[in-house]
Amino acid sequence: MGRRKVKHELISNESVRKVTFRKRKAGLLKKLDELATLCGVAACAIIFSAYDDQPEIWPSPAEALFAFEELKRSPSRNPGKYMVDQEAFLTTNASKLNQQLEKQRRRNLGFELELMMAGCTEGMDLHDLKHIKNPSESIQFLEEMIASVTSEIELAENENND
Amino acid sequence: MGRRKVKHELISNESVRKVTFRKRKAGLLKKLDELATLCGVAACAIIFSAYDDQPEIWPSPAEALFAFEELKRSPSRNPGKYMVDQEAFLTTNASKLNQQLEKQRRRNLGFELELMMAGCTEGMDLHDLKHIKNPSESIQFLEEMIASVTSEIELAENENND
DNA sequence: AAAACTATGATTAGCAC
DNA sequence: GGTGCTAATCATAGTTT
Repeated sequence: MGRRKVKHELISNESVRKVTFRKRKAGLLKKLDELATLCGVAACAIIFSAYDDQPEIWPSPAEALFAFEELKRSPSRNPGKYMVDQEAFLTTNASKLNQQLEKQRRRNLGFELELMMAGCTEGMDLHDLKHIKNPSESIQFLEEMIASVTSEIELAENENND
Repeated sequence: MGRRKVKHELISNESVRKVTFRKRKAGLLKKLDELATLCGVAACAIIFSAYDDQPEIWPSPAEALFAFEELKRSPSRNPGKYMVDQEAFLTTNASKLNQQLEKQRRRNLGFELELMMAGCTEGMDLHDLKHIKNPSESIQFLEEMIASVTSEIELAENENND
């Protein structure tokens, strides 16, 4: 999409590759934001690279959760604006989605493995599953996050009722 | 990128929104594929919508894992071609990434919650954490997947050595 | 080596079927 | 409802600062 057509293969020149990465990453995240906003869907992307010292995660887990709660509650906050539309979107296929929960959780577990592989490029044995068998510490973090998000939601609701 | 400029907000017309979603989702996944290939990075996207009965996950967890192993091994399979480049990429920041593993696992756990929220839009209580506290079934699936991927890798190596 | 520019290829909004 | 088209906008490869 520039002065020339580019072959679908690793860019050999390192500095060109780095510049291309920054440009395209920004473009991709913009597109993802547009897709989520225009179409009212939840979307997430994670990009690992040696160029960034942190993996790029969009949006952050906490933001994603809060945004999702926002979307679920938005009809009552913006009366008249897309109300029917939003409610129709949210109730469609709800039971079907419930049935798919287990399938999704399996995929996610596979995804967790992918995360770990990316994080442990050199040092990790493919057969070593000790890390994912003991998620108890993370549960505490999760509960804290939920408490934080919940209080934010309650705060917003109280403001609305005043 | 069309006949008109579009406002950054939910598309109110449902059929237009659906068409836009399909078009843009395809475009986004293509971009993600290009970013991963051109820049040699691991990237992943997940998109939830009522339009697809399954969440769109790119690439699949198994493919992602295998692709990562491929990348790690590619220097010896493609002698001379980007060898130094690839190895430099893979060894850079390896220890830093290792230190970040726990942080990544926390983020991922948050992400798992997001998955569940998306799957249980209507029925799930925000405080109900029973599901994520019992991941034992998924572990079995994970081990099966790893065994499958490992055998594929070994097969490929044996073919190389013959 | 990062930021700005710009020519050009890629994406897609609205329409036609 | 989907698929295909094409005008119009967008993203970005190569270039310049």
